[in-house]
Amino acid sequence: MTARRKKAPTMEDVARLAGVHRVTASVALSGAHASTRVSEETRERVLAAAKELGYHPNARALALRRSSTDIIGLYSGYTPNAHDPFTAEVINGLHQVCTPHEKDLLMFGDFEGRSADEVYASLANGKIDGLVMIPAPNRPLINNLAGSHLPVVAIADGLPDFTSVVVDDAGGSRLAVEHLAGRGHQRVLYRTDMYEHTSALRRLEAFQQAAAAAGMEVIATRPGDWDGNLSPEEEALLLVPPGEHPTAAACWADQSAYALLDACERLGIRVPEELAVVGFDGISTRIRPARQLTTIRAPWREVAVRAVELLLALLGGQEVPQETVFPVELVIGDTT
Amino acid sequence: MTARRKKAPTMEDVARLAGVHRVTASVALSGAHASTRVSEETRERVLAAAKELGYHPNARALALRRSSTDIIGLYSGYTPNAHDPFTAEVINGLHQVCTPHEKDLLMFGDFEGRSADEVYASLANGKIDGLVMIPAPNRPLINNLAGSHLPVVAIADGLPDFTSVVVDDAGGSRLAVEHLAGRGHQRVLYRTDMYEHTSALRRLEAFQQAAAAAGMEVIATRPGDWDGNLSPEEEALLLVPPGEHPTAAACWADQSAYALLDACERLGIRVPEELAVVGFDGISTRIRPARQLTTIRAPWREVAVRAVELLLALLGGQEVPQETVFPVELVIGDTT
DNA sequence: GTGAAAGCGCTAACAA
DNA sequence: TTGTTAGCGCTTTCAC
Repeated sequence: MTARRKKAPTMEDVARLAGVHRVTASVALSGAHASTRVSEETRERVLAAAKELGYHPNARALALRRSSTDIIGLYSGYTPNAHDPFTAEVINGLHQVCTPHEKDLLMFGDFEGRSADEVYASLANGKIDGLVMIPAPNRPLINNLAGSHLPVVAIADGLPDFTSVVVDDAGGSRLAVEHLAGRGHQRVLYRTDMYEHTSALRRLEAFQQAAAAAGMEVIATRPGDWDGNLSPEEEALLLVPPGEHPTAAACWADQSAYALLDACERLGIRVPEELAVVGFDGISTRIRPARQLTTIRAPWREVAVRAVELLLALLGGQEVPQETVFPVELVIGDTT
Repeated sequence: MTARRKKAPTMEDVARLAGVHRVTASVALSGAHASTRVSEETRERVLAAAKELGYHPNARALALRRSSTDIIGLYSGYTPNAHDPFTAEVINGLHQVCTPHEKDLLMFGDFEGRSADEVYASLANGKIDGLVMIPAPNRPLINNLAGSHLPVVAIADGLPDFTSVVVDDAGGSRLAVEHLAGRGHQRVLYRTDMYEHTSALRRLEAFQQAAAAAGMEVIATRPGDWDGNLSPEEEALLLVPPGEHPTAAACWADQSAYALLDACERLGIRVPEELAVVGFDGISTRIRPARQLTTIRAPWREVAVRAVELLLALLGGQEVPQETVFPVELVIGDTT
C-alpha cells in the first residue's frame, strides 16, 4: 500500500472552473461582503464548482494568512501518561470544550532531552494559538513563556505570572483534617509528592495548619517513586506494631493513596482499622478500583474547560482573572 | 490578566539586524548549502542576530512552504474517552513515537453533529500530514478518506482499503477457548460489543469456531450499554440457580468484563466459582482494579507506535504492508 | 459586480 | 559569496 497523492484542489482550480478570478471565488465562498459584492449567479457558479471539485480551504494557507491555526496546545511539565486519571480527565475536558469552539487539540509530548529554549520554540512557533500548561515548578521554560507572545493558562499548579485555573487545595486539606479529626485520629501521616508541585505544597501547609488547630500531630513524608510506592522512611514508620504507627495517612493525590493501599495489603496493615487513608483528586475511573477511596474530589474536567475558555478570552483580547479557584468536596469511601 | 502580543521576530528582522538580505539569513540559518554559500563571517552575524532577537522559524509559514505541518492526527470514530485504558494506551504510544520523530500529535474530538463531508474537510484540510484512525464501521467518512490524498492508517479495527495495524483477534479467542476448555467449561457466554467493531466480530467468530471444535456451547449476547452493563437478556440468563447458567463468560473487551464482574457482585454471583470471566485487552492501569482479570493481552501501545511508523513510511513514499498483525497472549488472573 | 495588487513568512532556483 | 524572483494558498484593500 502506498500513499495516494492527488493534491487537493485549490481555490485557483475552483475559480478556473467557474470562469472567474481567484479572489472572486474567495469572496463568493467565504468573503465578508459575499452577498453584496458578488452577483448571485456568479456565486452559485463558484459554489457549484467548489462542490464539484470537492474543494475545501487549505488550513495551512489560512493559518499563515490569519496568523492563527485554531489549535489549542496542551503541555505538561511532566511526562504525560494518559492512564493517569488526572491527565485523562484533563484531556477529556479539553476535548469537550474544544469541539463547540471549533478548535483542535494538540498534545505535546515530553520534549525529552531538549533545552528550555528549544522547547519554548516548539511551543511558541505559531503552531498553536494558545497553550494550556500543567507546569512543573522551577523550570527555565516558565521564564521563556512568561515573556512570550503566546497566551498561556496554567492549570492545577498555579503560577503568579500566568493566568491560572486551580482547585481549592487548602480547603481540600481542611476537609480532610476535619474528617480525620472527627474520627478521632491524633497522629497522621501526610504523604506529599516527589516533586514540588505548588499544589502539593499548598495542600501540605494547609493540612499542617488545620491539624495543628485540631491538636493533631502530622508526620510529613515523601513516597519512594512517582507512582507513590513506599519510601524506606515510610516503611520504617509503618512497620511497627499497629498501636505505635500513625492511625491515618492523607495523601497529596489519589495515585499516591492507591499505592499506599497496595503497600498496606502487602505489609498486612488493615485499612481502615489500622490505618485510615485519604486521597486527593476523586476522579472516577472507568474500571472500579480495589478500594473505594475516601478522597477530596477536585473537578479537573471543569478546570480544563475553564482554562480553554480563558485562553479564548485572552485571544479575543479580553481581560481575565489571574487566578480561578474551583471548590472541592469530601467523598467518603471505605478507607477511613 | 491580558495577553501580551509582542509578535515574534521574523527572519526579515534578523536579516535587517545582521545587515543582509532575507534569503541570506534563511540560508545561513537553515539552508541546504549553508556552509558553501554563506561566508562564515556573515553566518555568524546572522546567528548572533537571531539569538539576540530570540528568533525561531514560524511554523505556519514553514507549513505552507513545505506543504507539511509535522503533525500527526488521531481520529476515533467513537467519542474518545481518555479514561478508557485502550484509548490511553494508544495516546501514550503515539506520544512515545512522535517525540523521537519530531512530530506533534493532534487529537481530534468527536465532530458531533457534523456531516461526513465536514468531518472529512476537517481531517484533510492540510492541518495534519497523516492520520491514525480508530475506525467505526460503515461510516460514509470511510469512503471520503479512502479516496483522499491524506495518508491514513487504521488501527484496532482493520479496514481493507486502508493500511491497518491490528492484533490477532482470532488467535486471542482461541487462547481463551483453550483456557476455558482446559478448566472444564462446557457452556459459556460470549459478550460481544454494542457496535459492530470488525475486531469484535472477528473475536466472536473465532471464539465460536474454536468452541465448536472443543465441544463447547456458546451463547452470544450483547451488553446493555457502552460501558458493558448487563442487558435484560443477560440478566435473564444469569439470574437462575448457579447450576443452570453458563459457567463462564468471555468478553470482547476488558471494559465489558469489568462491568460484568461488578454486575456479578451486585447479583451475588461468585467469580470464578459460579462464573469464570475472561476479557480481552490486558492493559495495566495505574490504579489496581478490584479483580485481577484473566484476559488476552493485546499490545495496543505497540500497535499505535507501528501505525505512526507506517504513516511516516507512507509519507516518505514507501510501500507498506496492507495489514500488520500483532500477536496476543493469555494472562491468567483470579477470575477463572 | 469584478479584477488587480499586496502580503502573511519562508525557501528553491536562478542571476549577478 | 550575495541578492532577486517567484510562489506555497489565501484574503483584504483598493481601483475599475
